[in-house]
Amino acid sequence: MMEQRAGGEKLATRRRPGAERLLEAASDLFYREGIRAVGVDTVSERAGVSKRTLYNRFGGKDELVAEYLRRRDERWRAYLQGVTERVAEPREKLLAVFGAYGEWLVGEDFRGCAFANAAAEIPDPNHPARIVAQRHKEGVKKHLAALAKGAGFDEPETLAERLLLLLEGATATAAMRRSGEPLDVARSVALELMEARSH
Amino acid sequence: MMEQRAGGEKLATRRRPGAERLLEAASDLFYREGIRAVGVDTVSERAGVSKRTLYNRFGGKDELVAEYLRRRDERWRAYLQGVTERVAEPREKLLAVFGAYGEWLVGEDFRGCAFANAAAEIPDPNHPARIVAQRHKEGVKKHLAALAKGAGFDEPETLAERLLLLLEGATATAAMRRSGEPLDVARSVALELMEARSH
DNA sequence: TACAAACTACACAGACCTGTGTAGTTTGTG
DNA sequence: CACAAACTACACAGGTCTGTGTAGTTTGTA
Repeated sequence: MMEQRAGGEKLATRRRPGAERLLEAASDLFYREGIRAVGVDTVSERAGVSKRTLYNRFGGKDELVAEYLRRRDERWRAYLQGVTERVAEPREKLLAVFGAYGEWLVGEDFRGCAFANAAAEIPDPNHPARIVAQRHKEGVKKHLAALAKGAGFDEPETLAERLLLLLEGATATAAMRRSGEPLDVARSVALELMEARSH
Repeated sequence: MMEQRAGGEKLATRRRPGAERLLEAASDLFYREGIRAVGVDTVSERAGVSKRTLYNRFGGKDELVAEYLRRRDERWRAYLQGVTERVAEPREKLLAVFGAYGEWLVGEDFRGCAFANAAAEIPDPNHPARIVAQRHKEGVKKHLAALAKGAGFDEPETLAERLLLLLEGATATAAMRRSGEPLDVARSVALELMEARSH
């Protein structure tokens, strides 16, 4: 048996343990096609891993979905961290966040915010994926608040809340009309808000 | 046959033709539980109408979904129209839009923006429902632009675009964390934007 | 009363879904 | 080499989904 165990190609992919490959496949499929639209058979097949392994590693689809979002959250936060660290001027750091979102949502494969999409697809607010989604937004907001504080703004929390709203609005609108323009609008409003507080 | 054709209760509901009852059931179910999560059997059963009628009237689920959104679009636009008409002061009309959204998203049965949710659930941007969703947002924006123009703002289109962004951000955020607070944030930013242009 | 349109119940096709049970195979490590 | 952990293939249960085919019934109207 084991009909595909000979080729050298398999040796390369085989090195990555099953869970890793499953998460990669799930990430791509869930984001592009939707969570409900993709079955566990499709995920495991794409990962080149048996469905049994998926269930042994993740327990079920719900947890796989939550893991997919957890990983996406981690990566986005790390990316944002890197981007803002590379900018010296404190106020520019905040604008760099808008730059990061801007690059993301003009991409070919942009399909809206994965966390918002998950919330839209999953009505149950106690679903593990919903909780990850909520945490993600809180995380971004905290990052914004830290940057706002670093830039010396009064009431950095308030500014962060407002900037987050702009990012959310731009992301949702960009997803709706498949355009990068909403982010320019958001950025210009952000600039106006910041300037109004520059004293 | 016709096991439930005797009671007077049926006579009352029977009066409404099938398509109407189907749309009502679809509206409620699709919004609350999600489009993919609800099957045509469930819709027709809830409507008290045979599945065959659903297919004879709408051709298929896709068109039923599009109709569901078309009707929601119509009703929301009419509601917004009514709300803003009842306000005399031109500038207050714009704020009344925020008031309307505010009342909506603090409701018990709020489950996010039906159009954004549909876009999240349906990856195909050419799906009839996606086109309805896009048109809906354009319609709201046009309404905002008309109000902004009526209030005498320079560049009413630009202001409308910005206000729409705020509404979208507030709706998305409210759906994520199940709270009405984001709309207050959006409203206060809107006010700030308008005051900055009051000259 | 005749007739057409709208509706009904119901069975079915064919596909998909999540999840489990099982027996056997590969693989890394002591 | 021995052994445990991780993996495999595969069949299956029990459900769901969209959509169709059909024969018969109700209902409003001419």
